[in-house]
Amino acid sequence: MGDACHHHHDDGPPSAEAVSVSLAAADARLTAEGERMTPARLRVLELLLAAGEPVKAYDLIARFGEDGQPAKPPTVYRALEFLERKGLAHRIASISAYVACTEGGPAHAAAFLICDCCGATAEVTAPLAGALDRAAHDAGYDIVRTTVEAHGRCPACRDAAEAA
Amino acid sequence: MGDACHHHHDDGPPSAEAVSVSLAAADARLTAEGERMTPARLRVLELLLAAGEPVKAYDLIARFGEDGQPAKPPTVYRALEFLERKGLAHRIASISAYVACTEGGPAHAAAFLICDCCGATAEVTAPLAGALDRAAHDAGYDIVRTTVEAHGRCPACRDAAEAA
DNA sequence: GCCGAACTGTTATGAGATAACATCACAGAG
DNA sequence: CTCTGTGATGTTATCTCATAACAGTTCGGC
Ligand SMILES: [Zn+2]
Ligand SMILES: [Zn+2]
Ligand SMILES: [Zn+2]
Ligand SMILES: [Zn+2]
Repeated sequence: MGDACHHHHDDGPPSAEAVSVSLAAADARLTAEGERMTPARLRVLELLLAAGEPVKAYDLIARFGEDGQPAKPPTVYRALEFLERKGLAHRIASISAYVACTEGGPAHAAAFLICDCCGATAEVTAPLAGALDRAAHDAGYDIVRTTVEAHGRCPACRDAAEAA
Repeated sequence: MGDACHHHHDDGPPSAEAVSVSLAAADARLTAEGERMTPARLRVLELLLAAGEPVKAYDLIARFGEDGQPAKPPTVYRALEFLERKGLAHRIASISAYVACTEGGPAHAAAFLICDCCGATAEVTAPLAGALDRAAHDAGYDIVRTTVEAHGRCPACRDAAEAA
């Protein structure tokens, strides 16, 4: 996923158990809300959780079938739309990728720190909601949703670059 | 460009003279800096300035030739890359569109307020660099560039909605 | 004039996303 | 229990967005 250096000093993708737990929790929560957590939706969420980092839609499509059979694009895009609507996943527009939400809870404003070197991302809770809302109010805009994505280098890649 | 209502209560695209003036200023500035403001780059900037709102790349491609002849995609994408690098234009990732910079000056962090109804956008000068940089620093990230895009309704569309 | 770097032209293709329509599952009404 | 409407899926095709690759050109510096 990186372009300059391609370290994969992952904090490690989550363990299978951790994925199961998150998946079950999401399933329980949304089912309780009267939503239908269908197999396709669960599968896409499972793939996102297991990746632990942003994933391209067509990678999800390729990995969808347990047996290696790809899904049809609309299957995955529909699931992503649902997950995003429910706050379980986010689209990262600047890299056209999708990531499981690490904050849980219902739909919310999110901001991302993205390493251009290794692809690692960190979701941070809207650090600029205040400033942005103020700017929007001054301009007379009503804001519904925000895209906040900061690109740069994660700590590991920064250290690796300094060492060189 | 809107999807719900498609008002085009433009603040009016800039007058031809205003476009010429901006274009000449950009030309003079970059030429003074030793950059090559070639016909293709000037033409794309002219189209962006004349639009006065975000434009899709393939719309630029279609409008490129004075006589209605479209350009080849790389021609326009290369010009856009140059203009963005020089701070004369911005890519708005959440809508895959490009817009002339309204702040002038060299490359800079920008933030946008985007009306989902009519497509109007306002570029606001990052009052957010502070908050975001702080969050990034806390997480150990070095930030190089940011994407900040707020979606909602412009004043005109909000008023129109309230009247209904 | 020669050279290298930057820019352009052109062809082709890769990557991302959605339209359209038929079909299916399911909960609530009658 | 069956009808019925809404939401979810399956499937095909297509559309939009963006770039790879390579040949040819321009232009300033030597
Ligand atoms: Zn989140
Ligand atoms: Zn990194
Ligand atoms: Zn700007
Ligand atoms: Zn509007």
